[in-house]
Amino acid sequence: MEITQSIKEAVAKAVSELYQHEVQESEVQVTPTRKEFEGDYTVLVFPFTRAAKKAPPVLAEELGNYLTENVDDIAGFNVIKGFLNLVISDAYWSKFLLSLSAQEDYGKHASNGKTAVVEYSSPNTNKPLHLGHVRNILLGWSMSKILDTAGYDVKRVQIINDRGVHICKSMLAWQKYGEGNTPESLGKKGDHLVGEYYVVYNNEEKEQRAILKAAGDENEPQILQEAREMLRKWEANDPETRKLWATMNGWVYAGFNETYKNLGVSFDKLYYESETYLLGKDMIEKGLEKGVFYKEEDGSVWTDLTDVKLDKKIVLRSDGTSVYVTQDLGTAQERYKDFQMDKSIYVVGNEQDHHFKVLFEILKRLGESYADNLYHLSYGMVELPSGKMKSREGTVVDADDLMNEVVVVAREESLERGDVSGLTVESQQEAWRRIGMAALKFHMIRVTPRKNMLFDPKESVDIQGQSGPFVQYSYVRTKSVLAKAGDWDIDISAYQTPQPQEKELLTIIRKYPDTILEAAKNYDPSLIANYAYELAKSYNKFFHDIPILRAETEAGKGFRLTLTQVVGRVLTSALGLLGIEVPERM
RNA sequence: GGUCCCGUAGCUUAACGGAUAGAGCAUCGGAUUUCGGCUCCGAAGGUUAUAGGUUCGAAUCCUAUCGGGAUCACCA
Repeated sequence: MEITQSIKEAVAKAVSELYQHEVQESEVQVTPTRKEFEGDYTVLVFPFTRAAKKAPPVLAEELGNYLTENVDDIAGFNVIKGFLNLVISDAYWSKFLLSLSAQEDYGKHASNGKTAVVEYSSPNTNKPLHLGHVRNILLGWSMSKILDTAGYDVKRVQIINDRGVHICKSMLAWQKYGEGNTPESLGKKGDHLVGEYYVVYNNEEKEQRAILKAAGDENEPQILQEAREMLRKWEANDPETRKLWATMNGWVYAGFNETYKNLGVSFDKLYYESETYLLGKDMIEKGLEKGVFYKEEDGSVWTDLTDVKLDKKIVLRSDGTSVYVTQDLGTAQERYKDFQMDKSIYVVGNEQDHHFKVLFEILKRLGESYADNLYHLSYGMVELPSGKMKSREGTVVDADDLMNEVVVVAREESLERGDVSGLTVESQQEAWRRIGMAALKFHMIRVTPRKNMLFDPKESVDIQGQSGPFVQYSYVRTKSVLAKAGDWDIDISAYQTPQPQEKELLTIIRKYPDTILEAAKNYDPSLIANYAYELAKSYNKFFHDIPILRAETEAGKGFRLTLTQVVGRVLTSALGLLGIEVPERM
């Protein structure tokens, strides 16, 4: 059995037998012993002092004796204050390594029979994707991979905001000033083209507004009235408007798909707001009957959430049309019909914290069965060294530009100091792409989602230190060593002198499955990024300090090669959870 | 104004309520006739915003204060 599990069970049993007090295994805290102390694993005895009625050091001593006698691989112990440091037998490590090497998909948890839906990206179709979307997309994709590896059946979805007056604005500008230009005629990505006309519209509106203001005219700008008129036509199914709308959205989707492909992400189902914006109204009826909502004199429908500090919220306008939450009520229900998921995760920025609190609260009051299984994976804003991104001021970082840039830098660095000799031109380019994307992805995922993050373009392409390429480099090293070793078939059980560096590596590797579960439970991909870095760092030290191919004994060589192989596998897997691919050389 | 989130080294950041707060960048100084130097080792750098409280133990929990951000639309 796996060592920390054995320790936990034994401690629980010991407390029960020695002090007649029942404790759950899960209450026993076992952590790797800190480097400055002797031992491999540490048990915290503080939680049991009350039950045992003993001082921590005495209790630790008694538990230490019990564990040494009753658990096979515990060779000894020492006590420092209330910390019981256990020394694991030398024989344990090669046994453990052997069991690891037998598991090709180490870290992958068996199916738990549950379905999880992850919604992410969910852009508007009037402008290209930018840095903020990149954080969203990377978090969403990584979260979906983590849940998948933790045993869920994962569905990836997004809801595309493809209607509304903002969409009409770029349509209108293209109609007026587009001169029939298309992505093909200009050789431009469709989302960028449409985004440009959105800017054209905004400039025009601003100009008209200034003229009106100067003349003391309080009317709305002409062009805004035209945009509103276009939306009315769209809603009335005017064929010409619908056709233009379909065409321009088509351009945008083609552009988005290219960006998604470059980011290495995909979706199982797309929801379009144009098809869902009328949903949710039936739920209003139900809510009125249940007393969740009430009607004002003007016919508008509200819900009063002041008892949970969420104020009052309108859910149906006086003209009977629905608002944002109403649609989301409907889409939540729609999604449940589609997937009967056990868990639903919305990856959306923290500016919508309030909205999701309201949404979840209403669903709960409506008595929806899935209401308790919804989670808003809220993430902080991405800031630039120059300040905030503002689309109106042109300080946005475009997603496509960013990806290009990062690959260019990777190539430059690689040509300067890397080793891609022996690769075909295509393989070189592929390697550079993987390295550049690794730098970008790792840099964005390593920060705890909840926090605002500073995105420094210079640091995002860093290949040293706490970076994606650093981890990739460790992987490439494992490949290189294994290639040099050729075929080997060595019995490693005779290796009984594990070095501290080897034990440390194995201790870190042992944490991998737990780390995945923790990341899934906390909805936090940054845990995986930090884990991957820790493992890579530890392998680099091992590699530096200890000869592998020139090991003192044959068993030692086999042990270290096996260890190298396992490290390579875990690094590949962990990076995979971040959406990062490993290169063969770099 | 109400509500929510954040505040850790010069900068970017980590730490299930657990030992002397851990890394990276930048700075300074070292290591290679041996498996890939995009590596490794070391130095310096911290009153965890401030003041109280809770307890065996607090960056973490509670209260207040100060900073920063978000949000509180018959927009989405």
